[in-house]
Amino acid sequence: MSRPKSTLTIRDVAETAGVSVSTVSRVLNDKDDVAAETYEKVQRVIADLGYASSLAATGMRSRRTNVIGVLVIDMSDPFSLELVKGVGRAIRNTEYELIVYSSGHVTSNTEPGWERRHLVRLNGSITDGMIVATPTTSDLASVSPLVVVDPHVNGTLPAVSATNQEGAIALTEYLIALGHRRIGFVGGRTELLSGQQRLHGYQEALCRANLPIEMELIQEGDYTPEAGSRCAYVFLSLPHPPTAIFAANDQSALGVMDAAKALGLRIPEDLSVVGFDNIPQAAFVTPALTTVDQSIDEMGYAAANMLLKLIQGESLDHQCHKVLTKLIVRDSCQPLK
Amino acid sequence: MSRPKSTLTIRDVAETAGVSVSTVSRVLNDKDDVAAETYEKVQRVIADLGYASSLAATGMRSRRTNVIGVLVIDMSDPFSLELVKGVGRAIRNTEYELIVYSSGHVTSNTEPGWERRHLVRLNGSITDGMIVATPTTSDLASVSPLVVVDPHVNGTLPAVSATNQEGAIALTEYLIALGHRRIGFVGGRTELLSGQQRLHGYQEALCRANLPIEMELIQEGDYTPEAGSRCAYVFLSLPHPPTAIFAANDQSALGVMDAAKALGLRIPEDLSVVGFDNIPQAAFVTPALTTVDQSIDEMGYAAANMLLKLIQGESLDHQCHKVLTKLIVRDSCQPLK
DNA sequence: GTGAAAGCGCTAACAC
DNA sequence: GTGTTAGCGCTTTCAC
Repeated sequence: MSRPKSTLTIRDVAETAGVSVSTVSRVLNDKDDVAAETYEKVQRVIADLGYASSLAATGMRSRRTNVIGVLVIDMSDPFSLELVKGVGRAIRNTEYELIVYSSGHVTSNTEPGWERRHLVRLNGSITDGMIVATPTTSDLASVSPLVVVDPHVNGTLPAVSATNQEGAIALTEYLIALGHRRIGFVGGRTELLSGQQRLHGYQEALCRANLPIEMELIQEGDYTPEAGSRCAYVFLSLPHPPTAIFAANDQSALGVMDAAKALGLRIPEDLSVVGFDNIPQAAFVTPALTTVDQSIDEMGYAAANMLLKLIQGESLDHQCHKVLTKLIVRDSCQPLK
Repeated sequence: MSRPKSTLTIRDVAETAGVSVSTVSRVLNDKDDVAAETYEKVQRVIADLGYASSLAATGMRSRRTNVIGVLVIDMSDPFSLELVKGVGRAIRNTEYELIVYSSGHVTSNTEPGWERRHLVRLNGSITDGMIVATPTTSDLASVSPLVVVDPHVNGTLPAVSATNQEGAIALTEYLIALGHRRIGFVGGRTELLSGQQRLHGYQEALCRANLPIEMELIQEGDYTPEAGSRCAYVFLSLPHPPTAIFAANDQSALGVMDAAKALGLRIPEDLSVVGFDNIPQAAFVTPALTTVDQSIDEMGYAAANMLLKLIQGESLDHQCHKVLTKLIVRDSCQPLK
């Protein structure tokens, strides 16, 4: 149990054990054509020295590292963290290791195609496969398997998404059933399928109820609290303001609630608020918020399981796994008198 | 903008641009001895082809990758996620990239020294430096800089920890001030400094108040809800049960509250509960819980900044950064009559 | 059953 | 200012 002074290589192990590097490599990779005695000896030296193979070297030379990767745009983003949590859960008790990757360099993240460049850096060398969160380009390709979560468009890649439109319909119909006729919609990221589908769901529900779709009640957002606040201010300064607001996700819903309170409105007495995209913690952050729960954690779990299947050469049951949304009614809404 | 068929190498770029691989390498690494014209041409080819250098190859060959790593035991663990969030925040707008690494293979994680082996696989090749969360061995060494968070012991490595003892004293004294004399202590991971210091703080506060330290009121835990429940059951079936319980972290506190409720106790009427180690979300999960807030997120942020300094060859202000705990009083406690 | 040697994609001397 | 070349640590034929 000596501590590694400088980097320990396979060569050090080989010399200490008195064998060749190829023998050590065979032991490392559990090849069966090694004498039991030699195997034991090498294993002992590995343990003694505290050797572990360099992921970089292994990845470069061989096609298999037993590492799967998750590519996210920002590690401090709640969606990313929740997704990672689900992937971590799926990886548990498997032989796989997990790498989550993101870049701090914001300008490179806002330019289209950042995913592809980061992907190339990892996949096929360090990782055996990757999960890409909210890709904004469909131009993704990779030597190793790929699964996308909440993609840009319905592409050909294996994907995981939620029943966004159905959820948005449920949420809107809930408000309509309460008697609301003017419902403000705070949009999500319009470059993502999820953002588009939630808008469509909202519009679809209005259509079904024979209610007009009014442009002044639809604002573009981006899944942030700031967008929620901004849109809420716009809606609430309208000559004829909405009686309810549908936020495209819980982050935006928080912003909506903040803005409403800042304007002296009480929720739900003066304004009903619902939100999509609920992550477990948000249920507590906004305990009063009626939401459609999308279970991002479950999306990560599903994506990881799809990826593991692909890596192991199995075929997928569904090319696109749909995570079901479910309406969670709390006391943030009130029947309209 | 063609899509990469198979893996694109520096060689492909060189051939397409009609230059040598070393020229491409020079462009990639922004060396200044490249003709402006050549530089332009190569950059264009790189963009056209959508080339990005293999992290594995770069890491193996050069000492610098601009990637920092975080090593955690489990990606689905709340502590890890919260820590990652802080690191992500610190990395933002820097040129660094971030890799979070964990292994799903549980047996390898429970055996001592897992950190060292995982560390070796990444550091000095793929990453320029690493942050290790809750290492359970002090036998860590690495060619590249290392920062530990909530370590095993007070070692020589640059570290980030919280004012655990002070926090535990504050929390215990708060209960004592309310008149509580029998306070159950649900311990944390005793192999971590944080677990030991919280216990010491609890004992210290009792000492200062001239209260006896009773072994039947101290149970070992491990920062899980299950441990909290288990300990609570033990305490509450005592002939002379405690009137308050101090849980070593919020996860355990949740377990304590569950157990108490299952036994038909009301909180805080029948039992006062306090907890340490509050993560922001937990404040909402247990809105009724009086806690000491340790801001794990802030620990990650501090650790990342220390690591960046080390990588850039700057010296540290403090070898061990202390994140301050602060008492957050809510309604989970009641004065003892 | 084991060793020697080629080479993965890249960088850093060293030539020119 | 640019090309040639020797490895980084590892896996994998191919000999023996």
